[in-house]
Amino acid sequence: MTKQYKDLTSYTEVHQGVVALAADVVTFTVLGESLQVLLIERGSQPFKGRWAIPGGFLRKIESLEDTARRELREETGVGEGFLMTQIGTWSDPKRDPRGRVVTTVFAALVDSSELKPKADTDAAKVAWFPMDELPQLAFDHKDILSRALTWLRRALYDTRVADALLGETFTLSELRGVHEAILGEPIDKRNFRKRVLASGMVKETKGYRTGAHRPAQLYKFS
Amino acid sequence: MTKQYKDLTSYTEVHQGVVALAADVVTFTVLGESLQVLLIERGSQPFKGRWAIPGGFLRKIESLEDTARRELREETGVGEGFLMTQIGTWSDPKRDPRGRVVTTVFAALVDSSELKPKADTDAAKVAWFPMDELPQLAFDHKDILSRALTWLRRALYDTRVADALLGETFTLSELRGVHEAILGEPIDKRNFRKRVLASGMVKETKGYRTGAHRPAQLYKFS
DNA sequence: GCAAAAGTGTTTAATATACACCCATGA
DNA sequence: TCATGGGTGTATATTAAACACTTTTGC
Repeated sequence: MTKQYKDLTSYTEVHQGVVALAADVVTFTVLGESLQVLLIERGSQPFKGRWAIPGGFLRKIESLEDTARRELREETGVGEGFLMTQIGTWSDPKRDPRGRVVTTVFAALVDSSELKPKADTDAAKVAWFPMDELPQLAFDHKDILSRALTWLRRALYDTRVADALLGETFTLSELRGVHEAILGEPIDKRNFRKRVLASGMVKETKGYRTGAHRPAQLYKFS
Repeated sequence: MTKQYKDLTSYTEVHQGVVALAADVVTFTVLGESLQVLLIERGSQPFKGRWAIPGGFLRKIESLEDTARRELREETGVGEGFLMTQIGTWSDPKRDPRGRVVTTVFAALVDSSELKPKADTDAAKVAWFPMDELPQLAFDHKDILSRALTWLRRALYDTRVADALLGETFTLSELRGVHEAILGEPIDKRNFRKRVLASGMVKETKGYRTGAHRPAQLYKFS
């Protein structure tokens, strides 16, 4: 890995100029029938007034995963029990007009029932947007969101994806709703039930969700 | 992305200490029946005498993709026509004892017939190793290779993977050999042929490969 | 009793797997 | 002529997809 440099001091001589290393967090949740993503409105230039993926800079003694976790907690108040996965690193020298910013992007999945929609602190507005009604985005964040969505759809069949978006127990309709929101298309009720039960990824509980209509049996991930 | 910092200058005040940004390239090729990876022997501490994934540091006006491409060319002499994909970024603060090195890892696939196994320049030994007979590795490179192999196996059904590992034309046995080398298990000859022809990813040419035995028809990617 | 969501099976199509022998060539 | 890799087909199992009506509850 270090053919040209005997140590990191000689590296700094070659590498003039600041490179800032950031972690951005694409936070997804499913609200009703809609896949939503958390964005913040930029209060200053560049891209003032546009919306951006929340993120922050790497600190000296943390990994990028730590940075992302810390950012997510600051933005959403969500502490544990979420799923966080690295999506990729964006490093185009011109992606940030202020200077060199290399960003590693993470996708986080949070259970909407656990959300305390953080008050808009220090002049930064925070809001959820449906993935199919995104506002004007800052930087290359449109591209990043597109890649994050691709990742999410591919990853759907990992048990943990829907697990992270639902509470401890859930009805099969709720689980199907999560899949539909992510894929953006309807799924046959009977085939879905068959598939998900045959896979063994969920097991039934004794509970029922009562509501306006016929009660639905509750399941949990196994 | 920049809630806490008005500009990158204020970032540098917080972010004391050097963070070096590198791109490492896991270069795969298939030689005969074996999946091979390119490694270099470290000539200095730390991990002197162990083998490492080739890589280099990000330069001021290039992207990490550019860095990786440049490194691959320097190590293998391979210029165009290879496949390069980002695998992930490793950022554990303790992963390099010399200081803070964050590495974005790429996987590259090169056609073994195009290789000019670069002479061991400036005291650095370069060698191909079969993935199932790896030497002692430096840093966290064992983990990185493991993840790269996982990526490669998942990505196999993208046409481009085998495309990058073979020449312009190839026999179906050669194509199957690539799949077997990557998956590490035998594949039924007839089923493979059926599947690959039905998928439309290859089409036949008029050429034949003659050798010691019955000539084999040549195919190319479509 | 009616509106609304829960729950339930069968048929058909597509895809994947297992498996063995003859063919064409160079040496 | 023989050793070697090239080339071929069928039967079975598994998986995916299409599709409509009855049940249970709250109001």
